Amino acid sequence: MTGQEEILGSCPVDRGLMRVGDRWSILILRDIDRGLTRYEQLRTSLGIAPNILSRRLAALTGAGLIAKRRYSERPPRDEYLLTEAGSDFLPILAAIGEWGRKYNGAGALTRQIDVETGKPIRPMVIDANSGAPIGSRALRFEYPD
Amino acid sequence: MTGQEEILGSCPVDRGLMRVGDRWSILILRDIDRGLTRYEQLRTSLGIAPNILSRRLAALTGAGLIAKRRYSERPPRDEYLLTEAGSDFLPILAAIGEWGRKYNGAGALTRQIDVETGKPIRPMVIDANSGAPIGSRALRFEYPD
DNA sequence: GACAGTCACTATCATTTTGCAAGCGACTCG
DNA sequence: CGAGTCGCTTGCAAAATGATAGTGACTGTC
Repeated sequence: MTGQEEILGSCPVDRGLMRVGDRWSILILRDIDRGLTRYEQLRTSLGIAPNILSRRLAALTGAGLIAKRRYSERPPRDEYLLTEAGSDFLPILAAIGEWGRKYNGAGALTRQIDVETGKPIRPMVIDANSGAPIGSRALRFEYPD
Repeated sequence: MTGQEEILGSCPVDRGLMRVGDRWSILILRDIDRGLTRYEQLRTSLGIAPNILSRRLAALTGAGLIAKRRYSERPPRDEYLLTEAGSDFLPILAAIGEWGRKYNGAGALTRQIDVETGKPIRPMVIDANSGAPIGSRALRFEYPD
């Protein structure tokens, strides 16, 4: 996956996965969100090979999820920050994490705490129209054409 | 990714991705949800090579997201159905789809319609504790140890 | 009962992607 | 000047993926 061209189907899930459909990309987004924005931080945190990290960062940049920003001119140093599209993906990470906790949650796990209430969050996907959790009501697929 | 052993970290996102962290797996779940439960249906719908499909199905089965069920003894025919863990992953698919629609949504796309209201769903991740959308409030990471 | 056809695969092999290890350029600090 | 850090690139081996062909268990049809 170069993060570039691909034949576009009519499935929005596919469209989403085109841009973040691999494991490293998602873990990179997670780490950037945790504040690990620099190359070396990402590399050591993820234990990823440098060439792979470079490629993933380039792909994510090309896909518009992250952007490179120079935070120091001398010495020249860059960091990677989430774009709006990248930030918008974070709730999905939270949902994946919740699922991982439920089905593979042995041992102590990292949590995200709501700063205001001090309580751990419990991410859940709902339909903004009905307010009902996705999965609780019957759905039907509607195809274009 | 064999879907089998891997060193467990403390990150629930990682735990989740261990089991579904590749593109085909996710698209397979989507298709099974759409009712394409049989090998040939999946193969033609996805345009995936048969060996790859077999491997993915085995991995998803091993990871407990789908289960093989014989729906005909003679001729011997199997289908793949979502387990509870697999069904529980579907809301995440919906969220990914919504993101894909927003950021890569050119052209006509498939939608999911709430059968009861007849309106397209708008998936959104909220914190079940506060009711607030994830992303709208400050969060802090809490690490074990 | 021989023969084409479907379904659900497996086997083989080329291509692609991933990953390890080493190195490199631009600097800073001592 | 020399060692050290950061942010990479290059070269090569290993692993995963994908195209193609083939196989076994049937069914349904002359």
